[in-house]
Amino acid sequence: MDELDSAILRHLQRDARQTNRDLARTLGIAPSTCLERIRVLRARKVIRGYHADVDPAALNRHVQALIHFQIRPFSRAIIEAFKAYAAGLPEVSTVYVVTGGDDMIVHVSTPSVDYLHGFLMDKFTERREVVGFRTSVIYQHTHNQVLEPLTP
Amino acid sequence: MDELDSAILRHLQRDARQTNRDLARTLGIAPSTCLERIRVLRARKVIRGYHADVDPAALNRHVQALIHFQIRPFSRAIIEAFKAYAAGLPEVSTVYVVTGGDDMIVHVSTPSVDYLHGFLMDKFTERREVVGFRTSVIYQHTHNQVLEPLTP
DNA sequence: TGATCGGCCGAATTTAATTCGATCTGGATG
DNA sequence: CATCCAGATCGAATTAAATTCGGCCGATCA
Repeated sequence: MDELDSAILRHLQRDARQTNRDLARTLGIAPSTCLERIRVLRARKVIRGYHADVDPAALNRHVQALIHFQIRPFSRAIIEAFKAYAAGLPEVSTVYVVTGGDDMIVHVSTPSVDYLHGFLMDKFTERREVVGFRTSVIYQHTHNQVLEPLTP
Repeated sequence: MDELDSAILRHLQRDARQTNRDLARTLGIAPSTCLERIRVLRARKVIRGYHADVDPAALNRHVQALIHFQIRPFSRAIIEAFKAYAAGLPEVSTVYVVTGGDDMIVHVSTPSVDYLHGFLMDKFTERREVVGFRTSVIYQHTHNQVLEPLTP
């Protein structure tokens, strides 16, 4: 992980579909060198994949929310099961298992507020391990696509 | 946005670097047709970009957390300013502006718990608009890379 | 100093992206 | 019901990129 690797990661986080030639030219190295570096980064699982970023609105997901769950009893099996259940719902994009007042925070995106309400009622209120949840509707969210290495 | 567009989005969300030829063959269409569909999806901003997914641990980000902020006074200008400030910090990957008990939720990733503590003390406690914040350390998080269109 | 190794380079080859004219399809219209 | 039209699709030809691989360079160590 030298400066060249960092630069490659920086550029591929920003635009994963630029050609290897362009990237190599930007970095001032040969295309074959660049290709080999990327191959190693993938083999080492530093690069986990390449994903298209799709506008949620185009997928009829106009309302997003964070749902804060309290789960009881708090055991590994229960947490794992609930996490798997939530992650399998098509409305759910991210599941966080966390410390603090809540046990799990789930990011969902739905067509409308009505849909969100029905979704929460149908999918979560009946589950025994859910002793409570709170909904935070998301007004805005900004995502930092490019993460730099941090120095300790 | 017919079924073919949805299929293209599904495949590009999963793997944005498969070749156009492979994608076309998977979908049973000509490469030129597939290319044109993708061109239109990009022009319509349905596809917003392509990003490499990099392992945070490889960037020395071993500890992640969600920070829940309460901001006062609660005005557009204050919220916007704080959002811009938070989003500009390299440790921050996502900023959510939300309804509910908290005003903003910020996803951060840092090298260690010590770093996280110092970061929070240095970057947030001194800001006047921050009247309080709570930290939820993230034990696990699963991300659903492929979002399907929802029917209302 | 000389040997060795790992990484880098660049030319050659293979493969893919892109372009564009021809063809097809489905819907509107007389 | 036949015709027309517009938009989408196709496939061959061209352009450009990915990939391979043998050789070179520079750092390291005996």
